[in-house]
Amino acid sequence: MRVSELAQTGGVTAETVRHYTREGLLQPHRDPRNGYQLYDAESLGRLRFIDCLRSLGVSLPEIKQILSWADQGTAEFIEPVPLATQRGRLYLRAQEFQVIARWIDNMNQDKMTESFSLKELIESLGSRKSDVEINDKRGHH
Amino acid sequence: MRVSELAQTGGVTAETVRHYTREGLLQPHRDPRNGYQLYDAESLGRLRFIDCLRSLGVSLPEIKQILSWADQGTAEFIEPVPLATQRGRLYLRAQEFQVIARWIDNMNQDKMTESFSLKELIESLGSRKSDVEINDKRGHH
DNA sequence: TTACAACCGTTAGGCTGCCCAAAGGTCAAG
DNA sequence: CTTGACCTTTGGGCAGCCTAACGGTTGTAA
Repeated sequence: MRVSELAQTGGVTAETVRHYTREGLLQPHRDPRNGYQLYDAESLGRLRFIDCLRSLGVSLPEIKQILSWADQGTAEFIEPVPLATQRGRLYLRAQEFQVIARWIDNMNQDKMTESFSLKELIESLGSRKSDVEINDKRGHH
Repeated sequence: MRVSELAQTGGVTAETVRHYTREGLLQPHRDPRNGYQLYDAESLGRLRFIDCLRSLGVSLPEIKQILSWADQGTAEFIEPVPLATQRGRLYLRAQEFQVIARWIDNMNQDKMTESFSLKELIESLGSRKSDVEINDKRGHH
C-alpha cells in the first residue's frame, strides 16, 4: 500500500499519513527503487487506532507511547488503563459541554424571550462578577 | 483598567487580552502619555463573552463577527440565532463524544475482560472495514 | 517512443490561538 | 535615584496539520 491508498482507506489525507509517519507513529518500509513509502495491513489498523485516539483529543506523543506498548514484546498484554482513562475524559468533556450549554440556556431564559440585546448581554457579563467566579475557570481544552 | 487588571478579573492572561486586542476583538483606548492600553468596564463583559464562546470552540473571527453585530447600531436587537447555533453545536459534540465512548466500551466488552492485547485490537481495526465506514468520518474538531 | 496525467518524495511556509523571551519605556515607593 | 513592577513591541515557538513548489516515477495511450 502506498500513502494515498492507505490514506483513502483510513479516511484521512495523504499529508496526514505522511505527518504521522514523520512523527514516527507509522513505520512504512521503503521501496528501494524509488523511495516510495509502503505500508502493510497493520498500518491501517494503526492508522485507525491513531485516528480514534486523536478524535478523543489524545496528543500524538501520547499515542506514540501507547503504540510503543503494543510494539514492545514486554507489553503483549497491558491493562486497559489508557483507554479507560480516555473514556473517562470523554464523559467529562461531554458533561462540561452540557453544563455550558445549560448555562447559555439560562442566559436565554433570563434575558431573551424571542429576541435579545447582545449589548445588554455583554454588559451584564461585565457586572455579574460573582456568578462567573462561582463557576470558576478551568481553562479550555 | 490596564491589561493585567482586565486579564486577572477576566480570568485570562495578559497575553490573551493583548491577543484579542491585536485581533480587534477588544478596542481599548490609549493613554497618550505612555501608550498604555486602557480598557473600560464594557471590555470586561466583552472579554467574558469572548471567553465563553471560545470555550464552545467558536473561532476568533466568528466571535469578532458576533461582536460586530452588537456594536453596530443596526443590530441593537438580533435574533438568538448565533447562540442557539452554538448551543446546538455543543449538544452535537457532547453526543459525538458519548458515541465514541460507547464504541470504546463495546471494544472493551468484546475483547477485554480484565486485560487485553493492544496488538489484537489494532489488528482488528485493520480488518473491520465495514464497521468503521458505517460510522463514517466527519473530521475532528 | 514519447507524451501526459497521476502519483511519489522533500522542503518550506502558513494557519490558529495562544505563550514566552527580549529589549526598552513608565511609574510609584523607599 | 534606584528598584521592581508594570507597560510596550517584536519576533519566535508550539501542535497538528494543510498547501505549494519543485522534481522524480509510473502507467497508459497515442
